[in-house]
Amino acid sequence: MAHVSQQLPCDGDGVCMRCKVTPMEEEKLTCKTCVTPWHANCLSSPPETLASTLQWECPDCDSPAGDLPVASATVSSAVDGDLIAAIRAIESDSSLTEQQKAKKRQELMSGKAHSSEGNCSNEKGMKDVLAVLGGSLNCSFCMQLPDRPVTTPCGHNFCLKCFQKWVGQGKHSCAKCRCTIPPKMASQPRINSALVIAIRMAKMSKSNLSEGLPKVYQFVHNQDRPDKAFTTDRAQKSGKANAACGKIFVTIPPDHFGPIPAENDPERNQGVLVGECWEDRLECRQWGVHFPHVSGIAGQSDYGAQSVALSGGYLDDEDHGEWFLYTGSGGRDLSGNKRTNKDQSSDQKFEKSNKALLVSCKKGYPVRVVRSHKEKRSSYAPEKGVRYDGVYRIEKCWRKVGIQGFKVCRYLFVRCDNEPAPWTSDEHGDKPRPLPPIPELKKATDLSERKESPSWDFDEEAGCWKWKKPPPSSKKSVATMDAESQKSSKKAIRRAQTMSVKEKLLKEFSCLICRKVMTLPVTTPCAHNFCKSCLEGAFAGKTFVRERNRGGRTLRSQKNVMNCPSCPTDISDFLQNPQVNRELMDVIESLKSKTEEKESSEKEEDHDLSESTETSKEMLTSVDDGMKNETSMDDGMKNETSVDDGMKNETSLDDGMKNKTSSDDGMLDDGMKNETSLDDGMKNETSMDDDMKNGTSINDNTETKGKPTRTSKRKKVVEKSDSQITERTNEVPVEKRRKKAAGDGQCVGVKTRNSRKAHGASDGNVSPSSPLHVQSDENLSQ
DNA sequence: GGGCCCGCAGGG
DNA sequence: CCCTGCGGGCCC
Repeated sequence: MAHVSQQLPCDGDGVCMRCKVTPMEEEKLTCKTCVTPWHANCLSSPPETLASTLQWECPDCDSPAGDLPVASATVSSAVDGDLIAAIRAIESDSSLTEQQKAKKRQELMSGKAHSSEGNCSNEKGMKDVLAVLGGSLNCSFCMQLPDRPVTTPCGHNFCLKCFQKWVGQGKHSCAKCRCTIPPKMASQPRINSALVIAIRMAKMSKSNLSEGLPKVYQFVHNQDRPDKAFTTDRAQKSGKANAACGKIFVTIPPDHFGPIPAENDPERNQGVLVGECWEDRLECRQWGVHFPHVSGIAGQSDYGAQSVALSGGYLDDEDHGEWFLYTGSGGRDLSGNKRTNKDQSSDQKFEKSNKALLVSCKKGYPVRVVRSHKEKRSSYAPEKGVRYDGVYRIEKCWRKVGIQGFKVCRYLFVRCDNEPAPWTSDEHGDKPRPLPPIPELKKATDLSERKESPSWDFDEEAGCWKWKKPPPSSKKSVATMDAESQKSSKKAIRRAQTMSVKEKLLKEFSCLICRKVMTLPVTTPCAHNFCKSCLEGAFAGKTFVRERNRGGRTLRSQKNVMNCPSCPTDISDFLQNPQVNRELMDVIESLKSKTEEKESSEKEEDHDLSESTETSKEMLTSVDDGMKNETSMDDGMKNETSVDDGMKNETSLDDGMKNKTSSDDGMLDDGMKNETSLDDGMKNETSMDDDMKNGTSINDNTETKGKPTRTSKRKKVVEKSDSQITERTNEVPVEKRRKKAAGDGQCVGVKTRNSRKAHGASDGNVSPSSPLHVQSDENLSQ
């Protein structure tokens, strides 16, 4: 794409990219929006007055569609402009090591530069963190700490929304350095979750010093989970494909509404926290978050729906994080022994599960939401597994003609949880927000909204969401465990949880290759963080292109595919010139040094980490708190505190904190600030894609030969021993199971109790070579 | 990556 | 009892 205007800013070294000279300070103009310096003499229409200089917007930002959220603080932009120059000076000082540079940058940021921004606390360490965060990490568009941070391959961090808006205006270069943004990153930006946590930690250290457990610790990883056992021999043969459910670890009935509180979590006493992840739906089920195994909706038509899963099963779904549009179930032809089928072939109606959702809408019940990695079109979906994202309310239900041409039930879900969503760097939960505009409502039929006051609502006084009316009384009983299995699952869980919180924290900032805290972190376009050296090492010796010769003839060289060490994305382009995410690096350095400080002072006092004192005001106190919480599970008192602390957190934040947050809450933005234009733009784009896809695949008619008969069968329950349960937790060998599995493999063909017509035959050709599939440990780096 | 199977759990 | 279902493993 040729630049029509030939207007170019200064590059990273301050050299004008147009005339190639380094302009004097007074010849430089800093864009109020993207903070990029420009050479005034090379502008086709430079500002005429001094006042307009202060408010100057560069040609890139000053586009007709330019409705970027612009910070009101132009002064601080100017300050940052100087800062950037100073930082560049440090960067270009070759006499310094990277560590020294980081330190210098920190000093710079915590020094005079920010004294104009009101008085932060005088406590030195904290100031460092904040200065680093507030200074270098700010999103260049809105000048705030990035909410839902995304990272460009050139190592610059922005809010997802600001980034999308920028891209939506047709910009394909980084707003900070003008490096090209790869198309995939532009169309499918991914949240940089390490940064989410970094920002939250730093905010926590500022506003929440003496309060309890920061929410940051709620990120529990898969490997912390105990494994489940299979209940049937058949299930064992095919791994989890046909597994029976494992134990339910929480003591809620299957028709429990709302979050799962600590009192129903006898194992950990912390309840299910937002951001918890599981390997798959079965595991998610074990923690009571979403019970159905396959179905996306958990609910009863005359009672309400308790939870939904967003897994990309329906094309009409639209995910905006704090709100989303969900599609009902049904209208599909599941004959032929299918469990799912992407093709819609009849209209959906408000019955069964769809009606259950309708009830939850009318009553204003909280509905738990899990997102699955299978939802590929959403920026908010987890990368792998299933994640609990908190509770939402269904504000409206209607029907519309779906993408596939048949009527679908539609639901507007809006988040209403007391804990922050996993993708936001906000450290507090939701506030009531205005409903987003839904263009498709114009064509909606059967619209229903809530008439009565909602059962689950925001309590202004308490500053949190709570039951305003008693939750519907359960019609079901709690799954109970016998004493023996309770004991064993407890054991398994405890073992899984002995990882200290500090380890967990470090893990958040750890390189996905060396597993140590990153040095020189780089962020791939697919949002994975590595040490620069590790990443480069992983591809050492590989060339970007493959030369091909055949019989003396030189063929066209081929590009080598280089997959991200953490996911299948081809990152060969990124690897050509991976840029250190300096902003993230600064944060890590800062957190690290504080951890070390704290540690050494701790050693002098007391070695027992579980006996932390509550007095220290440093953020590392909270590390200890967390650790206590996690490791001393069997103390009598333990963590009723965690809930209280959580609450305290919320309220104190509300009190203490700023008005900024209320004005830039996601949805307010959508509703008030024309953010919709972008959203709609994006929406249209994707739905157009869908239309196109649809056009080519819709008549993929599946033959519906005979009526499929699926006779239900008695299940065979096999007692599983405890050893079997523990076996899979980690390093334990698996040879025993192989044997058993192999034995089962033989009778596969015989076992067809279903009178499935077309499929009996295929059962026979199960390959004898592979009857045993042994579950691999999820956690080894792939 | 797509298609095909099919155990299982829950609703009605 | 029958039907449904935003899974998961395997084969190609």
